[in-house]
Amino acid sequence: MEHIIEELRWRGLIHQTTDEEGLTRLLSEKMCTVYIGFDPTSDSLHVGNLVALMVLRRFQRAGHRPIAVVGGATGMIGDPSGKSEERNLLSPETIADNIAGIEPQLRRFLDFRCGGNSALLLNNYDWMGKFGYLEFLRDVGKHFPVNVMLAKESVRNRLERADGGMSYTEFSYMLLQAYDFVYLHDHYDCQIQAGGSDQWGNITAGIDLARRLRGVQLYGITCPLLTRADGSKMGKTESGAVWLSPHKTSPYQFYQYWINVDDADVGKCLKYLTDLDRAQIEQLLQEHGSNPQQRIAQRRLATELTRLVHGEAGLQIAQQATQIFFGGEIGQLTGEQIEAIFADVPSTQLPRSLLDPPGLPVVDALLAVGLVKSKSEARRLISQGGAYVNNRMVASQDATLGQEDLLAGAAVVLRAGKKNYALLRLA
RNA sequence: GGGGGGUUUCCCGAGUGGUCAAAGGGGUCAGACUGUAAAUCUGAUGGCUCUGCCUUCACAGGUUCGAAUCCUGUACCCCCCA
Repeated sequence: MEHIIEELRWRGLIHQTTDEEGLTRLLSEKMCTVYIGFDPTSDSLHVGNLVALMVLRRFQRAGHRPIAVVGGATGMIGDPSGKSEERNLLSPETIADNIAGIEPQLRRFLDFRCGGNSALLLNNYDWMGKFGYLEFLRDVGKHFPVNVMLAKESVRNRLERADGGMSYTEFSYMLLQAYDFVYLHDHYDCQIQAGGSDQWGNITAGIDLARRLRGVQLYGITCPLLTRADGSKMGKTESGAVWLSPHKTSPYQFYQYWINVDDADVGKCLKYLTDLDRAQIEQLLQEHGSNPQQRIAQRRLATELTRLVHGEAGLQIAQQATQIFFGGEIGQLTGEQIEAIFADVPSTQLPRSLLDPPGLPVVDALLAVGLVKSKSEARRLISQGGAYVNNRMVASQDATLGQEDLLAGAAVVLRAGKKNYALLRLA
């Protein structure tokens, strides 16, 4: 087994470490406990969190114990790191809901039942919540020189902005996260904190605090952000972030996001985000390079990640949907499969009796599901060869739908152009 | 307060009595090409009970066989003079 640090290094996952030599030694001496915090700012994690999730997973696979901390307490304050403006406070109820959404997602990446290095899932509200303000100021605040805090990038950036400034609340955020590290050290023997590169300031604050309070040496490691070759952040589409929750981003959309990753970025994604080892990735990239149009690397990336995030069943649906949405025959699908595959597609319900002879004109059906704005537009579409029923081109403007067009006895798939789908349910 | 110019279909913009559902461009949609990319090319782009019919050119009224185009009034916008 390769040393975890070497592994992370070849994958490009090390942005900075506080003491690489010491860290490497520590990690080879014994089972270590590593923690990463996750902000409950939404009810789902997103693609931007994947790097951190995979880093924890890698630590666990290398025999160490991962702790995922959800920020029930810190989320109430708001981490100013990387944010250009003061954030709105989330209500305690929202945070509780968000944590409930995030927890099961974290569980997919880590093993919670594997003996000594089983993962832990903790909520920092459990220890921060009962801290009194005066105690906190005396026990924690006293150890933070304001001049050092002011020098932190997360603070400085904000203060330098013309429209800048930040509240005392956000200013004190780093004390909370710093204390988390100390707490985890005290109670779980946690010596390492990992995080995105924007967490450097918060991590080092924790290390400093531990040194002052306990006289111990803790370690920090940050990972690069997942960016594209052009420098933009990954995980964003025109329609917003790519989420891990199937309710916010369907398995199909998730799968497609990775299929569409640029050639220039696919190697990095494989290294950052999959369990594939070095030999596998290198071979994959080589195969891909000699035959890029097949998108071998992207397919594998999408497969690995969709399976990890949505499970085998989610992957199946995503792949079936891909086949269908890219011209494949809509074969014998069950009603359930149709529901899952067309989950993203707008649907309209009409009475089933419309399919009785003489049938429902396709023109009317296209209008009813909203694929066209008028019947004229529908006729135009058909005459240009852009209208499809169950993925078969509609040949005539006079075509009608009958009972025989029903899929699984319940629905008809209509399509305008290459990728505009709508589901017509007949009940 | 006086004088002049303007308001066109999703946007810009032509059109000054019939050949106008209205040039051209943009956008959008479809097709071809392609690696589910970009670019390019082709076609379409008010509605309908569609070889025809109906409704659109700021709004209301009028002239005329016939108006986006002429006249009157109303609203809004721009410019010049005081």
